[in-house]
Amino acid sequence: MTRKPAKAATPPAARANAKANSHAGEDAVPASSRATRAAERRAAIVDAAMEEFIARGFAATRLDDIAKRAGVAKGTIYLHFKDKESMFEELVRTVIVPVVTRLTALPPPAGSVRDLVEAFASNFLKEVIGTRRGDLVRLIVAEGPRFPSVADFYYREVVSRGISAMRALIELGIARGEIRQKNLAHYPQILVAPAMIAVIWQSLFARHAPLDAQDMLRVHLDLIFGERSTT
Amino acid sequence: MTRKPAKAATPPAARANAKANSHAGEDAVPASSRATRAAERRAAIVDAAMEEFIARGFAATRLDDIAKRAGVAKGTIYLHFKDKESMFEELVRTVIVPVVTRLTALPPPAGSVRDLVEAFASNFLKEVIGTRRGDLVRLIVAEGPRFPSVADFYYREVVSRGISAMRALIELGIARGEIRQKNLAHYPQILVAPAMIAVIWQSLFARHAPLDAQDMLRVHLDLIFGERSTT
Amino acid sequence: MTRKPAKAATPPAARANAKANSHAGEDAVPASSRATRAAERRAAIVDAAMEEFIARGFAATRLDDIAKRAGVAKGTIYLHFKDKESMFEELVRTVIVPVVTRLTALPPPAGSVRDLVEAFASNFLKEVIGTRRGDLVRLIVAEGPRFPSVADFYYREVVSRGISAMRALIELGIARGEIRQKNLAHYPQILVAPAMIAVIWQSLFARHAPLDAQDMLRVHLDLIFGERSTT
Amino acid sequence: MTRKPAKAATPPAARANAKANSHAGEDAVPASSRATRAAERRAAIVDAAMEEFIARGFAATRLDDIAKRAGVAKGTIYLHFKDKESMFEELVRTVIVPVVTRLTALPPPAGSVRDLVEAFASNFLKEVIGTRRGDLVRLIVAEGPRFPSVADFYYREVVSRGISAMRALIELGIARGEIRQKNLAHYPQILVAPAMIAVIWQSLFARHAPLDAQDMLRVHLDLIFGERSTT
DNA sequence: TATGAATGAGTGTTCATTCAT
DNA sequence: TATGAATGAACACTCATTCAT
Repeated sequence: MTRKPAKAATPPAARANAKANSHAGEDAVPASSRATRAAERRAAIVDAAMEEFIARGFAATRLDDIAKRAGVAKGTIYLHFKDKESMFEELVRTVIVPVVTRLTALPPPAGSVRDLVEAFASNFLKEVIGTRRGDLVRLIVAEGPRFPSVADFYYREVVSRGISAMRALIELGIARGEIRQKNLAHYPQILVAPAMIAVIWQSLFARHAPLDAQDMLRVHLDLIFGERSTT
Repeated sequence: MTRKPAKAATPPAARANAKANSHAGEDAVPASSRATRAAERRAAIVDAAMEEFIARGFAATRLDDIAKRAGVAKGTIYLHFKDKESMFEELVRTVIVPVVTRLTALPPPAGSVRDLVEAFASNFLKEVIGTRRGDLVRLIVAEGPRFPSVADFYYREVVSRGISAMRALIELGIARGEIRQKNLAHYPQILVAPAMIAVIWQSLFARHAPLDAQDMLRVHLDLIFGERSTT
Repeated sequence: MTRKPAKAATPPAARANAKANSHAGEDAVPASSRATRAAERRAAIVDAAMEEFIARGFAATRLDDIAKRAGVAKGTIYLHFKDKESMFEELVRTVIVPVVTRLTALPPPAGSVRDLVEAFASNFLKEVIGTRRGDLVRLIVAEGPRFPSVADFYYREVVSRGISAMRALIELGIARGEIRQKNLAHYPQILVAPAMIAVIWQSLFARHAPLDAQDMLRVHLDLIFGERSTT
Repeated sequence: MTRKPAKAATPPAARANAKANSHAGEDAVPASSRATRAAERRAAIVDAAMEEFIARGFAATRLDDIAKRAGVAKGTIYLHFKDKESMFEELVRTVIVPVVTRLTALPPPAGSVRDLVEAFASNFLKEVIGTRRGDLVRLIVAEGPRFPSVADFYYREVVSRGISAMRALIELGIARGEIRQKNLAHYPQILVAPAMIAVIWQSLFARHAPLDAQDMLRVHLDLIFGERSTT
């Protein structure tokens, strides 16, 4: 087990500038008030922490590395988070919430149920599978047992909501005659299972055998809704 | 985050006895040769290590706790394993191999493909889901990225084999007309996905909402093979 | 070992008001000039620092707590003191000097030597024993070895002067026949010893066993001057 | 404030040898069993810790320095003590108890009360004043408020016992007519005050003005018992 | 002048690994 | 072979001090 902060996608210094610049076209830090700066720093810490936690897991991540990657001093982390544990917990919340928000902002329920589900899957594909957010899911699976509060939060905010939404869709599909298998409504997990598998696969086995997640999800939907005649 | 070695499957007391005996009968090791004793110790260490690694993850597990749980001295571990990392790696091999062996020892290919798959699923249910072995799968998902060699091993010995076997079954099912959906053969992952989800669910969310894995798998097979006429 | 700033004599709220006011009345500082304000701030810092140093000792005291208690920002302390060490040193001077001044302002040398000594003891009782100043003495005893300059200062300004004054009184008492024991003049420490013990006792053991310092000092003086016939 | 481990009276290496040698005249470590070695190490740690705590106080003492001075690794300290605080507390107990034992082993109560008191004072002079033990008393005065358990222990084991013993002696003296001042029995502190002052003086002001503690105590006893006719 | 966010050296504590017994 | 005391590198967290505002 080597111990390098791993390649930072964006070097700290560069990123500070990037952030500052993103506000104004100047070189100075004109438009950023005290509060803004603080928020930026916090965001930088959250980003860095996510990278490191994903790469090494909670216990093996060093705050030193997070600080270095975020381009702040070690002490600065403690201005934003009580300790390593609560940083991890808040981090998960911070990152998960907007994803959930975006995913649950379903497109207008026009068209067939299959269209709805496909829209959702497409969103999921873009927003989660193969992204940092996907890795975060794997991280939660990994650390869940040691962070009951995280597992609870994840179950409450993501899993149970997702299950409910899926069940609603399935029932709609059954009512409309798009789905034959009535029992499916009891196990919405079946509907999402391949998507979850895709997430984990990309994290673990992408380099052994790439997986065309989009196509796989299509095949799975064919299984549930019947193969599309045209397409 | 608490820090207790958790209930030891084999109480340390056992070890006290062992000691006492070796003392009483001079040097004699009645029913077990030197080599056997060594193998027993190694097995005890492997068991203890698995418990601890599953409960805390690699980085957070203390060798002290493993030793205590195994009923050996800390130094003894180093007589069997080079270091913590290789212990983890060997441990995974040691535990995974017999499971794979047992799972791949499929019953004679009599009967329908669905029967074959169901036999397999039933085995998997009994041997993996909700067991220590299931937790081990979660552990591999968790630690995989930090242990490429483990991920490699797991992919080679379990995943790729499993995928191949599933693909063969699917193709057989298609050939025999039991499975309609031809594309399924491209993504055997779909066949296993609910089983994997069940494994993870039991590890993480069983206490939030219990999952009847067996029934879920049945529904899933209905989806693939069509609902059973009689049941 | 707990870590609470302890009850602040002057609540931080005071400071909020101060701020609010300075805001309301533009820049005006009604009843106190700039310089006065600065002096007040300095005094607040000294008071707060004394409380904290007495409660925790030099090393364990946090400037943060001093600032909070004084109702100023941490940086403000550095406008008045070079660093923590010199703050401690100046603090001792600042607090000690007026006490010495008041104590040495002996009442007119009328009456017997015993009356003089009693007046002095009475003063000491009121000004030192069981007060913050008494705790400061204990603090000096505690930190003396690590702050030679403080020990030096204390010896020079308090101890040696006190010893001289006591010796003078003793010699006067011997000359006037009030004190029998001639050798006492060699060890004026004996005269003050019970007073010092009282100071320390109140700091450390008051809650185990209260001590009537006044009565003890009276008994001690009886020992030196002989018991009072009347009274 | 400089930060040097201060001069170790006996350098670590030398001392380990000395200890080992004290057992046999050889160079090896023949006579020291595992347990003996452990006890020696613990003693070395206690000694080193006492030096450092006395020199710097609790908070400012670094475990690194204690370890270095004791000639052990930092981790070794934690084999003997739970943490810094309990090390300090146990240290005080460890050092105080034998002193109390020796001091309370009074010589046979033959002769006058004054003889008894003088014997006691002489013991105290030899065992405490101007020794490490004396410094320890100052340390307790210094840290008492932050270590209630230490203050409690000290009060219980040393102060209250000492006060009782002194009171008994005083009452005996009064009964035998050696002591005139009856009230003295209410304040045995007066009897010990100069001894305590001597302890503190040696710690703080010895270099400013040396104090002949023995002579001072003699003068003080003269005050209480009357001057000795012959001397 | 006053602030308090930011810094980073410093320290108590843990724990994988070694090795004398 | 087995032990567990000893080691010391590593790491989370603190806090005196600085400095942009």
